[in-house]
Amino acid sequence: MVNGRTPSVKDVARSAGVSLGTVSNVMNRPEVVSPATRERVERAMAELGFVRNESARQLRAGTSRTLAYVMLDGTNPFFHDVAQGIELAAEDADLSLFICNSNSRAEREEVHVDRLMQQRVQGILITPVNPEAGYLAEIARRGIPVVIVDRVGAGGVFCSVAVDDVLGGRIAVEHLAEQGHTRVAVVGGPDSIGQVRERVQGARQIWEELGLPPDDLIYLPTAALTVAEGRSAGERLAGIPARRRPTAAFCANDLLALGLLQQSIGAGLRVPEELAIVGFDDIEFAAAAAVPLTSVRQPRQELGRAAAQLVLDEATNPDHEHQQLTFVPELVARASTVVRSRGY
Amino acid sequence: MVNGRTPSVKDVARSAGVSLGTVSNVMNRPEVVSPATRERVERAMAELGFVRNESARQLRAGTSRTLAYVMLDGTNPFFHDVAQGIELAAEDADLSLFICNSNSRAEREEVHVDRLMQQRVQGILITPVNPEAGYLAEIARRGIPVVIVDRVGAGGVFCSVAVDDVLGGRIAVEHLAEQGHTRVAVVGGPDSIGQVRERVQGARQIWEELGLPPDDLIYLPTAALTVAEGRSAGERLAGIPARRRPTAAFCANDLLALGLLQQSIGAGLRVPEELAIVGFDDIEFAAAAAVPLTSVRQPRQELGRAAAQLVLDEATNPDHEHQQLTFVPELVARASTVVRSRGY
DNA sequence: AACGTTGTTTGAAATGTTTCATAAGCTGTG
DNA sequence: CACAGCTTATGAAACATTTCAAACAACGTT
Repeated sequence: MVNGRTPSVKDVARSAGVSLGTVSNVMNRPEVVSPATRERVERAMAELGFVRNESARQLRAGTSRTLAYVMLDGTNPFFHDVAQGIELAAEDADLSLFICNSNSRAEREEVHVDRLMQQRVQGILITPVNPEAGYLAEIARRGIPVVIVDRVGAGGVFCSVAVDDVLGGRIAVEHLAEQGHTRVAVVGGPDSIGQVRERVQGARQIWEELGLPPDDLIYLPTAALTVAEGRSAGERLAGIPARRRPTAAFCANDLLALGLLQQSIGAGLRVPEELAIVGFDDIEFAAAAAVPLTSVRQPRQELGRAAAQLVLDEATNPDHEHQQLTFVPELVARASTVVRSRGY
Repeated sequence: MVNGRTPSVKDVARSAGVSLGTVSNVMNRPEVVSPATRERVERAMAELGFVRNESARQLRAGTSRTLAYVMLDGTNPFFHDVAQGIELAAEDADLSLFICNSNSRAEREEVHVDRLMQQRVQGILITPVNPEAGYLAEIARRGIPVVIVDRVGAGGVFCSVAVDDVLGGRIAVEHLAEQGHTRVAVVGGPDSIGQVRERVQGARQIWEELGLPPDDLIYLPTAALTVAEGRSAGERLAGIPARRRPTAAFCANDLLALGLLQQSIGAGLRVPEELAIVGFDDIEFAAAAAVPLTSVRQPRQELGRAAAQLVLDEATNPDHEHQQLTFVPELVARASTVVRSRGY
């Protein structure tokens, strides 16, 4: 430390008896400097406790070393798994990952994105509150790579990585139908969330194709995708007269399903005999529930990893083309829908 | 956009017909510039799509606008709740929060911290793999505010915020003893994790004070604090001959407890009648488990918030004094230990 | 002895802001 | 009209790096 100030390359140069440029070379192109001087410079750095100033580096070099992910809901483990996938890809590319959380608030999201642009991050991965928001396209047009995660971007101005949510809804309900259920509840909401709309839509589609009466697919709206809302849906479900009551429920995500599961068991229902439950996402806690939860699996880490690769391609490859990647979801059948637990 | 390059203050100044300094004033001291010119400058900014370059700002101003949290384990919701608390405090102080994840790997942690120092973040909050690691003290000595979260920092060179883990272990086991259990398993590990050591120590302490035979407190070591390890502990527990088998278990965290709970129920045990279970942390999923989990609550968000406040104080208050804040944990009794569910 | 080659080091310019001392315009006062 | 006192605007310096053309040194070839 040089009299309180944190030491700069200049201090290192003086202390090692070389020029500024040489110190820079030691950091960025060590192969061009002779072993002897390199040694000397490195010793000086260690001695002074030199820490390179990233702001100055970035300002001059014009390139940052960070990626950013703006996640939609920090309370949902699903997004952390996605983030983990991004982190792994970032680590491979020797970049840092800046994780922000919009908590489903559009204003907060915009504040975060704004700051990220000021930081000149290499690219922005985002699960937006509203993928149609014009300002996202605006950013992409400015030349900053943007990848939409878990939603399909509007108008092809950016890359996106998502799972086919309609298909997910289909296979969930098809599975329930196969188990012999003819009255099924669909639990999810609010409607403003695109994922919810599509999953519900998939459920309706297959229900119709199977020739089942539309009135026997009962939609139970929720105010959010949380465990608490799942419990509340359970109470409403219990309130339906036994004759009309569904024997199975498809929940728009696992948090809802876990809430519903808990409420039902607490109320003395046997799962799956009296109520079968399917969730969506297949978060880790799904398998760990007391009655392991059948769920529609999304390749969570894979989603993140793929998104990171797209953003990196866009950032570095001059003839990058925008892509809309769609992954295929997959049903993971567990005890919450299958009566005799086969080998689980 | 100015011929491909992203526009700078200089471009804005030219376009608005004012000097560099005036543009800067519009951004930083709007009150000193006349409404008319301010208007003109702002219009020019919007027109060109100007985005302030944070690197340059930081380089010149010498002060960054970000805080960082290096979390220990991204798969544990506990840390996300802590992060959420930090985020809220950061938002209040108009700072960004940079979240990193060491995944319990010391090398990765060091890489992250190194980068954060290069970024000149205002302060580093960290739940370290090893709180004794010399390099942390080294950083603090350099004048960068460091706050240890969920552990007590060594040697008083930094602030720390933690919960009294020994006390937590005590109240958990005391609760089990009160319920009449006289053979109790303590599930946790690895021993390298300080939190685990102290919780186990608390359990042993109170067991001895209650005058119960040491051999009836059975330690079941685990390789990690995960759901899977909890399940495996459950299998080992089941393998103990019935006469010697514990009737209750205290798990060093909720993930273990959830795994143990699931395994036990799956194996046909009734909880809490045949096996009572207490966890630690009181994560959200604890309450949502099929048999709601009794747990030792840590004030998770509060922990984060307090840590952020300490780091900010250290960063801004010249006569800051290091503090070791300790929060008191609290038992939340639920159905996994209490036979008749009183009002839950 | 002159020359080219190769490997190493240097010095100055450039990056986009903020800051601060100074200048320029006004307005009202003696 | 001169001058003080404001309010606003300006221009240059400073921040810590990287980059790159140019200088230098050492050495073997012709």
